[in-house]
Amino acid sequence: MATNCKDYDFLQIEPHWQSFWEKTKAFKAENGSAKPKYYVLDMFPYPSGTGLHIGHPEGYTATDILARYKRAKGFNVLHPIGWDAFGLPAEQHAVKTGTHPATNTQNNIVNFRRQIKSLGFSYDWDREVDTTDPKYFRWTQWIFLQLFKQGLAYVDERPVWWCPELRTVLANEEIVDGKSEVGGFPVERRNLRQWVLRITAYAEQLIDGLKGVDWPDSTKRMQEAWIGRSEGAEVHFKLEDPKLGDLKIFTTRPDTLFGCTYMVVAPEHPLVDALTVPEQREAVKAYRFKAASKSDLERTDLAKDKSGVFSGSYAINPVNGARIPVWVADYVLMGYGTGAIMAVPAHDERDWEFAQLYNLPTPRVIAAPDDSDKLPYIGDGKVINSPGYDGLSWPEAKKKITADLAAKGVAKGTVNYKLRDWLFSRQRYWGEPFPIVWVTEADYGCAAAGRKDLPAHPVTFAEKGVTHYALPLPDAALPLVLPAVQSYLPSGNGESPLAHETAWLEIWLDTVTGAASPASSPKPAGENWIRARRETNTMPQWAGSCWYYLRFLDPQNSLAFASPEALKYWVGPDLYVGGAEHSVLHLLYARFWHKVLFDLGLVAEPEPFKKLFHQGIILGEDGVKMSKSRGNVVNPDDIIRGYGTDSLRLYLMFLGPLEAMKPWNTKGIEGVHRFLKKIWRECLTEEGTVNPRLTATGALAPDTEKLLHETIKKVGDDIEGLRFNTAISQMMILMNALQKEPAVPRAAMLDLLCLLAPFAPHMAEELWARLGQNGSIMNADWPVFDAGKLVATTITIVIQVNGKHRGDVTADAGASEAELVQLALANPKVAQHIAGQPIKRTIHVKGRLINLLV
RNA sequence: GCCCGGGUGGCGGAACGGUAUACGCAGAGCACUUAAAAUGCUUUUCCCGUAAGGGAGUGUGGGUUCGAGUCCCACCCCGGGCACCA
Repeated sequence: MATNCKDYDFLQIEPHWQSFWEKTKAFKAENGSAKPKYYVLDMFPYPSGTGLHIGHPEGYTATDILARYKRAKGFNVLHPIGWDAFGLPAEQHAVKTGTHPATNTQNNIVNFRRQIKSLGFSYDWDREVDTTDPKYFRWTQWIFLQLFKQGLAYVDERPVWWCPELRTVLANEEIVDGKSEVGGFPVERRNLRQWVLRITAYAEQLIDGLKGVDWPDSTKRMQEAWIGRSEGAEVHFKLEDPKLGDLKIFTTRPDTLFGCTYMVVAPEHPLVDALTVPEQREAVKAYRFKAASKSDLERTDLAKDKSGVFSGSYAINPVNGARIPVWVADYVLMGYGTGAIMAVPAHDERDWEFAQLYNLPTPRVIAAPDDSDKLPYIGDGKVINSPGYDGLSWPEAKKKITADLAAKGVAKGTVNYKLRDWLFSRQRYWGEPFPIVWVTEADYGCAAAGRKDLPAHPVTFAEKGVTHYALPLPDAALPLVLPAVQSYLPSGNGESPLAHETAWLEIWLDTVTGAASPASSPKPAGENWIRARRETNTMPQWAGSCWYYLRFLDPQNSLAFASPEALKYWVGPDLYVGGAEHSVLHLLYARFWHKVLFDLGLVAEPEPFKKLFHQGIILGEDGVKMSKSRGNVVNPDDIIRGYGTDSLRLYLMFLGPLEAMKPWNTKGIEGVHRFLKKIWRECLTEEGTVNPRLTATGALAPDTEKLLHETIKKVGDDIEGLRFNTAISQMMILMNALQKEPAVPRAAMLDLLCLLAPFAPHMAEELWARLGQNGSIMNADWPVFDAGKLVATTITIVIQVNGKHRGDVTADAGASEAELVQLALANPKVAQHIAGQPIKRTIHVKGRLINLLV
């Protein structure tokens, strides 16, 4: 079964075993097996045109080691892979070349699959998924419909980047220095009709759920900050002109209300026009215009320079009746809170800066504990200058003021989130089409009559005085596939290229069967046909990756995204490994979808990813991020050709802690490659026959025997703890010791091969077979260490005098403290440092050291 | 500015509060070889010393402790993320 190469010919060995695994389906995961299950998941890659980056095999090797280790420990392991294949680059390629993005995507997938297979990962290839496959995205569309039916999807005008020159919407990453990446044309914000998902409805659950998961703290904190929960109050300020009604603000510090000397509304605030008095009209108009034309970049550049303009109107402070001016300023954002604030310059840095600039009063209402009078003061303290509340701590005052104002009906305690609803549509071709059509109110009414699964409130959109109703396609119409198009260029009016495909777009729809017929042909016979226009937006790339971990459980299922049995058996990933760049978006979106599915009773657990780990970035040899432009990119194909996959895998893991950011070093791979060659030579002679040093019987020297058992223990522990670098160095230590033995029992070498197998599986298979073992090493049990062998009979004890290392003694493991002290005193160097002084105290750390204090 | 990580030999990095620098790379020397490669052996934190030995040493300064790379306080530097969030 093995090859018969004489020396370590990895170019022959590795493909040999890869095809062996493939033929025997060695890594097939069984749904419903009686064995305990273990599901270890990688973040599936976007198959880019440039091929695999060295960072991919880093994380993938880590999970592969775990998968192989768990199999050896008797688990039924699910270790799958697939392709997150919708996305911008394929679309850009299509625009440039005119070839269908699917063609380009499939080419890239073929290349990625070849590269990943050449790394020998133990994926169950029968479960491969591709988000662009209609059999897959049928369920992406289906899940979207569940959200839609729950009232979690709606349509709204949202600003996007628009390039007038290219007549297209641009993604953030297509804009460089405020210009379009292609052509360098100016871009502007423009409102377009967009699908939005109500992720904010899950804000509280998304924060709560973080408590129970085993994730890096930094990632949890990042998500928490992103959701940005803050408790405060919504306070209504009466405007002086009663016609204008109230100005609502959100504040986290109602305790500072007496310090409020002015108010600010965002330039986009709907009340700005009404608030502006005639004398200020010109100034406000100019200011709004300026603010609107600012790009995000300019805004952040100007972060420190506050600016604003007085509206001319006044509001009344509800706590003391004070008349305070209302300003318009762009340091207040329409997207957070109510788009208006009460300004308390004495206790807020931004308000302070603004008040200094425009000479607004800054009365102090919180005293510093040290009585310092420095302003602005942000810290804790007692409330002052606030009649009725003086002397309270600020949290007490916050509660009391909110309650008092609430009693008057002008405030209520509220919770605010930074999290915004998720903009879920793209004006692109290469994405999942929305399974939605737009119909008239009357047709919606007819279609809805018999259905109980529509949202409580219809999703509508008004355009040129006509209200369109969003009608979901029946399940029978899924998947809704992309039509062929003449051009991948956007329509020019902000819609996707799909807007040109009239025959696909404008249809007669049978609302029961989902059948469609072009609107240009006569209306088909039958009761359920209505006139409809398809949605031209497509879903963002995130959609497919929001639930792929569930599809792996049952990837061929055509009746459900996964069967209840499969969901019950596997539940979800036990370990999820991927880059920290997904700390927020992907991991938050997927959690959101999962929670919706959980609320619908479709999945068993409220959180999708129990345990998460981020692999670090591998830097170029120059210590800088790898990039084409720097020419420091390492191509895995080259390394495999030069050293083999086993060496590459071993080196990636040996480089340093998995989570650390670490530079690549081509010289370094020599080290692990030598280690593998050393094992080869220990097993086989130059003729490729079994090395006579390996004996059928016989024992190792006691120290080496102990080291073997220590190594079995440490490698297992380290794999479980994802500390692969130290596992490898331990195997190197064992190998160095075996090499120095006069002879090595075959059994000991086989144990080492089993330990090595998850790391360097091809070599392990080859040597396992060449040493005469039957079957694949993948079916061998993980070695068991003998705890009794870990205990040393003699130990070396460090002797310290006054905490300084002065020598060491070898003693019987059971030696008492008194015996050890005797031995220590007998040591000439120790005696020299004690110099006859009396010993005041002895500290004995069992098995480690004796510290003598004189 | 805020929030996270980090600062250990020439380099990547080890080190339950208990011998700092495991393992690997790189360097030096030796053996094998006609030679080279490969391989094996020895050696390499710094300072003083021929040596034996002694002293210093984990970014800086303090502290806790019999004992600190590890715990606490302050500071410096590097990396990453977020940023007018009321």
